[in-house]
Amino acid sequence: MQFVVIDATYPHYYMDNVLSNPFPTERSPHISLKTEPWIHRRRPDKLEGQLHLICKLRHFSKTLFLFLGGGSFKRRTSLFSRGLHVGKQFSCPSSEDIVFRAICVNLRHRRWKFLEQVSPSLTDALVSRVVREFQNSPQLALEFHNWVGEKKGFPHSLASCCALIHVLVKSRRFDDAITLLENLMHVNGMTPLEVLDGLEDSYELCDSFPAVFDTLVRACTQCGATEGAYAVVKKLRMKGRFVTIHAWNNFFSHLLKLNEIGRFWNVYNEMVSYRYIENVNTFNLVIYALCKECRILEAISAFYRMLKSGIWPNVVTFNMIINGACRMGDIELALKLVRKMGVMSGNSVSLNLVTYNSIVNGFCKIGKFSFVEEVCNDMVKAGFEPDVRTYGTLIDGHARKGCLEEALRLCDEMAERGLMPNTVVYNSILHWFYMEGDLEGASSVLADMIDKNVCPDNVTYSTIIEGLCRHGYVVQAFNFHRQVLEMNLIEDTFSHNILINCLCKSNNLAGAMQLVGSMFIHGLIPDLVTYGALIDRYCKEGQIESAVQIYDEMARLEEGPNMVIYNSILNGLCKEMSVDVARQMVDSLQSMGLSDGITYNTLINGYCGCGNIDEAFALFLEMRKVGGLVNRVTYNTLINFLCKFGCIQQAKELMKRMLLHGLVPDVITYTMLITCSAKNCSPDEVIELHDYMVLKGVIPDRQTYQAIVSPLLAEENEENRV
DNA sequence: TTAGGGTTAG
Repeated sequence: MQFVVIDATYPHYYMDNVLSNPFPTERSPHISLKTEPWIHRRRPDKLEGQLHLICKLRHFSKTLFLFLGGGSFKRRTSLFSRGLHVGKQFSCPSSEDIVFRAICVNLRHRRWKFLEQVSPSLTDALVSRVVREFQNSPQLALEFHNWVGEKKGFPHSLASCCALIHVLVKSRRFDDAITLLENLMHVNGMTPLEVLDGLEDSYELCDSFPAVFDTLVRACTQCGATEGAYAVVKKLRMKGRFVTIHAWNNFFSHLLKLNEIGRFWNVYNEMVSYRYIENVNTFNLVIYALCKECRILEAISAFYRMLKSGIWPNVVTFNMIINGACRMGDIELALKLVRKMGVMSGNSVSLNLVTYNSIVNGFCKIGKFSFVEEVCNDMVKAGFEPDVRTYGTLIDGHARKGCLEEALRLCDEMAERGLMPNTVVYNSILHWFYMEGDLEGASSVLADMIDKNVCPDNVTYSTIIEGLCRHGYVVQAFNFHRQVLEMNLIEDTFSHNILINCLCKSNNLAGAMQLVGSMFIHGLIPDLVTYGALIDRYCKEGQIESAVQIYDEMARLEEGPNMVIYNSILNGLCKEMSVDVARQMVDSLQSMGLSDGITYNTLINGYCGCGNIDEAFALFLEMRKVGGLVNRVTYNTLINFLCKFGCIQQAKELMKRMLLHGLVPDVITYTMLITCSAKNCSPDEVIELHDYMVLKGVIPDRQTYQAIVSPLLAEENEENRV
């Protein structure tokens, strides 16, 4: 049985407490209502004035004395006691208690004017206590905390912030809690572990939930504190506390966004070793990681493992695999998954806009625009209107194919539909204008972007820098880069990498190394692309030792080499006439499952370079046996070699085999064969070769055609006329 | 938690 226990020394507090909050709170469970009509009638009218007085005097002990000695006190005590049982013991409240209670009463009614008066007496402990008191009114707790910090310039302590974070998390106001946590780390300069200590110190007192630690991990990943997030997880584990699977998922997702896939697998295996139960998000992230690594079949295996674990897939699961397949160019697989989505999910999942956009992107990237149209029609029929992303994909697809006019028409169309082109759309158009060599067009795109208040981003800057370098405006590119760098607008490595590559291409390795230094100065860590460009140049210069030095430096910074770097080194070995060493390297790479089409092509090129045609063709056969490795570059390398040695018949035969394998020769094949046949064959044979290739769908190289074929055709026409 | 744009190798 509960009683209304009124501390006789503070009738005003209990009166107000009961009146404004008739239900007992967790913090004051000993107070409950028994005789409310009586209390209502007995509420003294002048209590607010008395409290006002207390605050004004500030000297609480004296005030307390005066108050206790007040003439009406004894009478009231006797009146109060009539309807009450008295609790077992009373303790004399401290001056802090008085202020605390006064704040609570007035805060509940948002009497900020009163709180202004009490503010000089605020202490860290008091603020934390008030925040905890209002755990069931998180909005008030937050308003009070903000008021303390903003209006009064009272510096928040870690303890009061943590108290509020606990309150916010308990009421599921995660975004507010994250904002506070981010402020602690960014504004107050605290480390995630210091914040963790603060949260742990107040955990029991605030009767908090483990979700508070998950929120800290989320705050860390959200503000880019990757190491901090991991340190929090580790420290909690050491102390026997655990973050939930949600926090792990958040950390995994963060790693994948950073493209740190190697680390993702390490941390994932660590989590599995702790015997966490994975949920659908965890499986989705595993599938996402596999797709990022182009391990689509393993992603599908993970999907079945997920079903076996009794976890049901959702549309995100499918979209990740479908998009992965599309990005790899395996549109057939993507479409198969789309068709089987229903069966594979027990008819619980159907396509959404993301699925359609992925398929549209897949078809755009392989240039199949008739299918793109079909997909878009299906999409609208299914009730999904194209969004900015759909248009962005279509615009980039058409521009990539060389149809900038169509891309610009689509820009107009999307604007007419009320969808404004964003930075991504502008960047794409800008990039393809530069690729087409239309620098004026690129400038007008930039002018339009500024005119329409579309904010440029790091992609815009690197596109401009690359565009300028590509067309020989290297000085302008460097000047522009310097300007944006001085304005602290550069946040990623792209623009530095582009300039480093530009310097490497012009064999200015000293300049490239200087730029690497500039990266460090600006807080940018050189990445695999940076090292790749340097290693490639050193290899091409025959300075294998310097390349190895860079490689070691890269390994020291814990960056594992990728296929680009392996292939650059391989190319360096081939150029150094160390083809045997190169072959050994390929064997080692193969044994580690690390070889791709470019590895083989590089080695074939190496064999051709040293005249070892037998080995080159043996490798070609090996590639065909493995399957999926032979491409246009393989044929072009071999055709180039045959042409150099005047073996035009064999070169033509190889071109025909290329066609038989479904590979259409490109401008390089055309140029090599026409140039070689012009030297070794009759004019009729050259024209015949040209006609044959054009009939087979080869697009002739304009310069070669004008220089060789066109004059021969003119001659032939002349002869016919004679 | 998933979809569009920019950098390195043959």
